Amino acid sequence: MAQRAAVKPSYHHGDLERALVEAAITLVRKYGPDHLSLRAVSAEVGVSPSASYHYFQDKDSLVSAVGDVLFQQLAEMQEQAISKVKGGGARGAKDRFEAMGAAYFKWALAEPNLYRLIFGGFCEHDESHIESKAWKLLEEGLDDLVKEGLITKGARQGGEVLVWSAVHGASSLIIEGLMPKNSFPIVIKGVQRSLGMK
Amino acid sequence: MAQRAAVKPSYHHGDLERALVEAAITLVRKYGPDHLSLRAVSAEVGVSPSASYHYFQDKDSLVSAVGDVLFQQLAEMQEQAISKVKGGGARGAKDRFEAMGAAYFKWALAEPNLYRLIFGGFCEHDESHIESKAWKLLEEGLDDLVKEGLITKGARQGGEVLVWSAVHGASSLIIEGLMPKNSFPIVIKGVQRSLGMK
DNA sequence: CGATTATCTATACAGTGTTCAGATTATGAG
DNA sequence: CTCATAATCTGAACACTGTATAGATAATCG
Repeated sequence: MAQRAAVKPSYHHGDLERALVEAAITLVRKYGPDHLSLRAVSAEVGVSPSASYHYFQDKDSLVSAVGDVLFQQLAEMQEQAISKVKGGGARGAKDRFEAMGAAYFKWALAEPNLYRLIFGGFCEHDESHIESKAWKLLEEGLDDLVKEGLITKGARQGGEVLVWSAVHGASSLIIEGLMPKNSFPIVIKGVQRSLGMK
Repeated sequence: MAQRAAVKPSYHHGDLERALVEAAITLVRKYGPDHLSLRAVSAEVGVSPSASYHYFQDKDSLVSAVGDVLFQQLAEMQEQAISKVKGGGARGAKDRFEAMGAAYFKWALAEPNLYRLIFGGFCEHDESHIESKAWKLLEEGLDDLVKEGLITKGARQGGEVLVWSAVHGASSLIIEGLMPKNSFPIVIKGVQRSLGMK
């Protein structure tokens, strides 16, 4: 028979765990977190449905693994957006702060099904929120605003929870069709007023 | 055989549509919006699985009906909380405004699975957000704040989207374990700062 | 009363998560 | 290199799911 070693040489897959997670992501992206089928994931990878049980206790466990990856990806998206902002000083700090929120919102709109998987109760976020990359980015962004004199130390108090709540809430409500898309900049303006910014 | 007319007299149920919705609510409340089974709903009502197809096109259609009911219930919860606030004037307006948000948050924490069903992409909210009861309550609350001189007309601009985003975002993140419970009052304070309240 | 219509049941089919015995292959000790 | 051992994956089976279809039951109205 023809040489097929380059495509799928072996009974053993080699990197099945990662492959399953990636296949699950593409399927969730298409059909939503509900409607995800373990069998479809297995078929996508080209493996038997039972194979996944060597890496994940059950379907929920795979979904949780997917959630961890996506949550990290979202934060990396934000980090990338921040790093693309040019210029320093007060203007830079404000631009980076806005870019962080805009990236979050953009990702949510572009990938509503992945967003729902992360924040819709499908997976358990084991790590404490304080240790998450998203949280640290938020802290750094707010610290920069203080450092550049754009907001006061007092207004910064509890800024993380307000900012994240507003940005996440707006994204979620807009995704579900309960708010018009153009509400987002209004929410951002409101957040900045709350922080006493500029 | 004994008289069972009082319990389940007939082949025909009489009010099956409502019964199905109610049964679905109790099951979603227990096991979450995913893990809802049409067959389990039917069994709960004491009817064949096929029976529901005379009232709902498919499972998603039933879920959407449940979503509509719950969304309405949430707004009624808020309305009830508002009406329980005693006293008028500026103090009353502020108390009602806070009661509205607190009721939303309380319901979300008490019924996370129902909350997820409403806001997690399981059902389609057909009615425009502007026509929803929740939105109207929010408008009235903000109008009252203006009328009582607690916020300015300018600060009121776009207040609905900021308030709802912040309250919903905080509720959602807290439910999913991404924020500590005690963040909620901090978010409310932030919203009031944004509105220039008091 | 009898025919018509609304309502519900029974059965069947394809697809789901999950388990378990066994087949296949990689690994490492001798 | 050889071969036992361990890691990895398959196949078949089970109970369960949503849904379509044909038929049974009962309410309604002429």
